Amino acid sequence: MTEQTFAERVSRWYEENARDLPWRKPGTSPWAILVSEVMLQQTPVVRVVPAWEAWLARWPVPAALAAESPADAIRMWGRLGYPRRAVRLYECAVALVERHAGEVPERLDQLLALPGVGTYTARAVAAFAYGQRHPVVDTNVRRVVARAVAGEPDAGPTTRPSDLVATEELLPVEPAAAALASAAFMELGAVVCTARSPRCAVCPVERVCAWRAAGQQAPTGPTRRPQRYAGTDRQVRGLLLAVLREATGPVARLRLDQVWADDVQRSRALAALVTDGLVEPVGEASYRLVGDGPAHLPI
DNA sequence: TAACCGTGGGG
DNA sequence: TCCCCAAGGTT
Repeated sequence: MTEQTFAERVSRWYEENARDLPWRKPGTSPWAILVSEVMLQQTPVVRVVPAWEAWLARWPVPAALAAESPADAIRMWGRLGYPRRAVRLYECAVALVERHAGEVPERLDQLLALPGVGTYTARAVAAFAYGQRHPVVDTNVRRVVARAVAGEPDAGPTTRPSDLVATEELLPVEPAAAALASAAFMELGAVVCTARSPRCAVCPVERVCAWRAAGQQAPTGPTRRPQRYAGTDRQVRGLLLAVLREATGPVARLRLDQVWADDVQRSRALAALVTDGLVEPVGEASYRLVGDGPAHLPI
């Protein structure tokens, strides 16, 4: 009996222990999978689940979202964070209708050309929606590979081409098995090989883990630069957007002025929201979410 | 490339 | 309490 490969070990564990996440149900559409991947960018699974279900119930196909406005997308996004992703998803729906007959393309280069779709998301859709063989490298996979294969306590701060190569080398040849292995690597990193308190006692590759073998040296420090929030423009943007999200239609500038005392910073944040396509001025002294008005009349 | 882009929960 | 972290992308 030949020894199991790393991918086989993790895949077998995955088949027995995978979380029951709704977008993993057989028959989930490529669009639904794309939506899940965008929502999961920097937002924890538990908060994505209900938002994903509501989003797909309202917009089951790209054309349904494309027919509405960025404002609708921003409201539906709720408090998932980084609301630019909602606008990108709207733009994505428009692009799918205009360029791909309302479908999610299968080709990696076409996926990469979509708004808000980068190295990770494009490969995740190609693998999980279409069963293609691509390295799907997110923060979990980088950590798993860094530890189990390279013997390092943590991955580097950013995804590099070498990360894709290292992961690709672990994938089975057969595409469906490769896609399964990618999901399994991610799951292992999310549930067992976590950043702070890895649960090595229940790890399926504990006995072949290079990090374990090397004495499991502790992580040296934060993987990424510390992200402050309190007092930053990001906090002010969040406060402004929360007001606009709750409102229906335009909000007076005077009302927005009350969310933050510092005039300079508040104005800068509001201007940035306009630049980023989240907010637009209405008349002389009001603002609204982009497109937050009566639907366009047919020409 | 490093900084920027929200929000909330857990240790 | 505070800090870290979470299926990244864009500039």
